[in-house]
Amino acid sequence: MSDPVYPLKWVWAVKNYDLASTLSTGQAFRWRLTPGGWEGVVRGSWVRLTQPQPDLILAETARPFDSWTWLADYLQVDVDIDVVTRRFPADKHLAQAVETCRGLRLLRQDPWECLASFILSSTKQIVQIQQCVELLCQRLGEPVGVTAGNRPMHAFPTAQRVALCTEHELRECKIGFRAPYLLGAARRVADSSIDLEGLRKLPLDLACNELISLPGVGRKIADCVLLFAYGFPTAFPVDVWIHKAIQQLYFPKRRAQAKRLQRFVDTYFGPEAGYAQQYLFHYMRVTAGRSLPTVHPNHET
DNA sequence: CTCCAGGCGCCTT
DNA sequence: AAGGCGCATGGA
Repeated sequence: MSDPVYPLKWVWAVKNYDLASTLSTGQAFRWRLTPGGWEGVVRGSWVRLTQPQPDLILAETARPFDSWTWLADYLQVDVDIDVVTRRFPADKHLAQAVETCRGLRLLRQDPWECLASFILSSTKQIVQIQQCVELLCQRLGEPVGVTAGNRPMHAFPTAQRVALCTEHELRECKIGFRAPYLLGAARRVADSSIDLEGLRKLPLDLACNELISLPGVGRKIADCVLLFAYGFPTAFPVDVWIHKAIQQLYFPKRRAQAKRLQRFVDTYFGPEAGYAQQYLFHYMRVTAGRSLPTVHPNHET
């Protein structure tokens, strides 16, 4: 047998990249830690990622690729995180967050998968979101090739596929009252009444308004998609954790009204506000002591 | 057993 | 404009 023409493995040299925290902090929901590494599906392809040493990220796929830019883009391996964090406002809270969460990155996800996942996220814990997303993929996603001995996996279902479902079918994925929201959003995407690719060319506020026009999408979920999928650098999702962080760290004396708090985050954090948000979010969660990823056995769920 | 979770939509003031 | 409430489901 001869070697494949194109490689099944690829490696990047990285600096200040913490793969584990990046994949497990609730920006993407399909990564699972197995004894062999982090397994997930990116752009319809199965991937296993490991970080054998701090300055290397190793990728393994089930089929060969002649170009790996799709994965380099997803992982944002070319971002110099020190340049990013140096543009944060110089305050002790952010400095502490950067110190505590060194190597945390933002991914660059598929817009539909990101949008649909965060529509499912409201009043759910991250573990539950992961379970619902996985169920959705198993029931509606196309099977993807995996390497021998690994459990079968499915792509994230397309908007077109979700749009064909009944609300009842979606509720069987345990998404509860979010089912009509997901279905409505999928139909808007499937019938082209919203153009997710077209949002890349819009200014932030217009893209935000487009997303908010979808059912089940408010300011917070829109900002998540703008940051995690489109890479708008100043999108700043304000969820309960961030709200608590801003309140405690920046308004310790008095209770900040929602309007004032929104104005603060829109002006204070500067050109890399999105990264600042991610550092504060993760910092709050690790100091509150919850989100430690656990090894998942490499067979039945 | 209760409580609450990376919110949103709708209904009151 | 701003605040309260219900919504499914299942961890903690």
